[in-house]
Amino acid sequence: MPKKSFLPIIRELVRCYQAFESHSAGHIRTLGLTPAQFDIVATLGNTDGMSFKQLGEKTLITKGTLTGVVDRLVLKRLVCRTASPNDGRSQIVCLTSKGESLFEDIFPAHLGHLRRAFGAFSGADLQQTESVLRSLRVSFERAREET
Amino acid sequence: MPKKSFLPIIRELVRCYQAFESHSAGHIRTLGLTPAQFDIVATLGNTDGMSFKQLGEKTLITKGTLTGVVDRLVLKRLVCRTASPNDGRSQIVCLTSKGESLFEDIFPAHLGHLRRAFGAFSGADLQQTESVLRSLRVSFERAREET
DNA sequence: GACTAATAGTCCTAACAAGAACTAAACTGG
DNA sequence: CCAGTTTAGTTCTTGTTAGGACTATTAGTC
Repeated sequence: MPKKSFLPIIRELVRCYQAFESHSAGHIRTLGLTPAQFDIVATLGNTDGMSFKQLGEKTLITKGTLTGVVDRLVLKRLVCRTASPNDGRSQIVCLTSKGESLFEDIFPAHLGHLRRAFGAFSGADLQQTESVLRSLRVSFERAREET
Repeated sequence: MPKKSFLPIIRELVRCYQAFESHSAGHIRTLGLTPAQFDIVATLGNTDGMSFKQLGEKTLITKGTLTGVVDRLVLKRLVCRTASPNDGRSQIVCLTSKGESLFEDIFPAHLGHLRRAFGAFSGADLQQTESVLRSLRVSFERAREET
């Protein structure tokens, strides 16, 4: 019997991610934000703000994209930019009060929406799923570096 | 002890997918295609062509996007459109001979590139990963439908 | 202290992405 | 046969997305 191929895993990973995105994004759009915008708002929630750099690292949005996403959030008056006191190159992005209250409204609601997908998962299932995903991620990251 | 949260799973899923995309897309770009274009070429390889509808279902690219991606592949003379003999609304997309030979060149190369990430996986690991991903996907799909 | 390298963001391009409105062709009940 | 509905693709809009060139600023080195 030949060794099982890795292709079905990739298939499942892509479909799994797509299914998540579809489940999540559908709800986010009803809240008036795009997924990327929600990501930023959720990351800034309960913080004192952070630089573009940090924001990009947390959300996995690349810098070029981030400029545009933050621009649109500024237009919506949900976040504001301020110059960093320490570093003249850097800017701090933080939620406005309007952004704060939006965060407080929609973040719990979205968590509740997401949670619905995990109804049938036991604690052990959650643990196993997380650890399987982690080792898969680490494998991809290592493979990427080695190239 | 509180029940383990599902949030780390989502975090890992997103990072895992991103890591895969980064590993895969980096290689695909060196081959002169975008990920979406590669997806189409790979799907059409070893087939007699298929409709936009089928292509969309297999690649998870929505119809609106598909028109543009196929357009660019037609410009590159890698695929061609022909009217469906059965259905006047439908078009069949298939690889040109140039597309075929590109497929034969790059598909095995890309598989080899992807395989590198799975060096440390045993057959049982592969099996477990696949099944974990599948149940996670099914959960998201079901949650989406129920909404 | 000048030179050089690294870093933080911005701007640009080409492409993808979802969704909604639209056209044309095919089905369906009466 | 035929109005009404569904389906296949295209088109349009808005918003990412990655990546590379560019600017300003900081950091490291001699």
